Amino acid sequence: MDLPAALRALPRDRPVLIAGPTASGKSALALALAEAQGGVVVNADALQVFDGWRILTARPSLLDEARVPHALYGHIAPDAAYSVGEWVADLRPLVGGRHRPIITGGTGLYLSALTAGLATIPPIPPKVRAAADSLPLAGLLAGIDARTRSGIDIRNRARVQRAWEVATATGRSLAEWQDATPPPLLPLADVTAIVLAPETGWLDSRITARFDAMLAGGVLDEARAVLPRWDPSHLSARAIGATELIAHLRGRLTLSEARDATILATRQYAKRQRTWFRNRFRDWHRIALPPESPG
RNA sequence: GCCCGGGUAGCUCAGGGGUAGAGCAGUGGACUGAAAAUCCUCGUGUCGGUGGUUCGAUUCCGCCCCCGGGCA
Repeated sequence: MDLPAALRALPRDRPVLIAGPTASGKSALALALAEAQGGVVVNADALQVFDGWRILTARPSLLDEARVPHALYGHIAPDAAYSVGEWVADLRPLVGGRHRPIITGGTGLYLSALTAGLATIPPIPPKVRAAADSLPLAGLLAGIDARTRSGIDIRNRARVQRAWEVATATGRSLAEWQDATPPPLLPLADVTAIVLAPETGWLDSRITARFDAMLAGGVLDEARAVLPRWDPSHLSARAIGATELIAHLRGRLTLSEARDATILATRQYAKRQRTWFRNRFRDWHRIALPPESPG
């Protein structure tokens, strides 16, 4: 792909961050940039870190990976746990290394943790997680201090449970941990931060076309390979379309139904991404898509 | 052609003489370790058309149009 004019004159020594909703063309842009200027393409996507659903999660192809160095793609086993904290830790050695990192992905939380910092909270022991899983919302709320509670959406179980787990596992409140957040690994001022801003209808078409290309490219074979060890509780099972494709292989959905459901879920995901980027990445350099055709 | 159902929000449908809701879709938003996750907000649309009854019709009646199904 051609490099947008605005990017040709980028300083070559600074790390680059490329955000954008799913199917907006981040990977292709990162690849083009790495080929033009050098650098290592680093994944900032919560699902592409897992081995297994390579086609479904739209990871760069083997061919792409042969052209320029790539990092943090598929380096986690499909049944393993993972989190933002581990991702930031995995990324640390790549910053200031031989190759300038071109960090690209659609997980807003990951990119925000990078540029805004992340509290250094220790991992939650499985026992605490299990205890939390079995508590009702009210029970979790009862174990959270007032200050933390006022800072989270108490109707959102995921938020409440996280706060409870941190308090229970560490003896220190989530709010206190966050007060002690260290400086970010890559402050916005030290990077070139780009966010792709595609027009919705254009992106929707690309989402559909991309899933059809996945079907043509063997995503059903990929699903068949996963089927024997399929476990919906694995984080890697959250790849959009995984549940749908497995359901199809088990005869619970027609291929057409699985396709429609996957495309719909992908559009909804893209909308959430747009909201995050629009409101949290205001200071990033925006590239509107599709590009205006010359002439 | 006749008989029965239906025609209400983008879709599927509920409702019913005082100008209308639900689910889904969509929108906007939140989000510091499960984030491709999780959660919150937002519902005016010639109630198919047209005449009539009525203080008032989307609701009742007539006719017409369209979509199912049945009978010929």
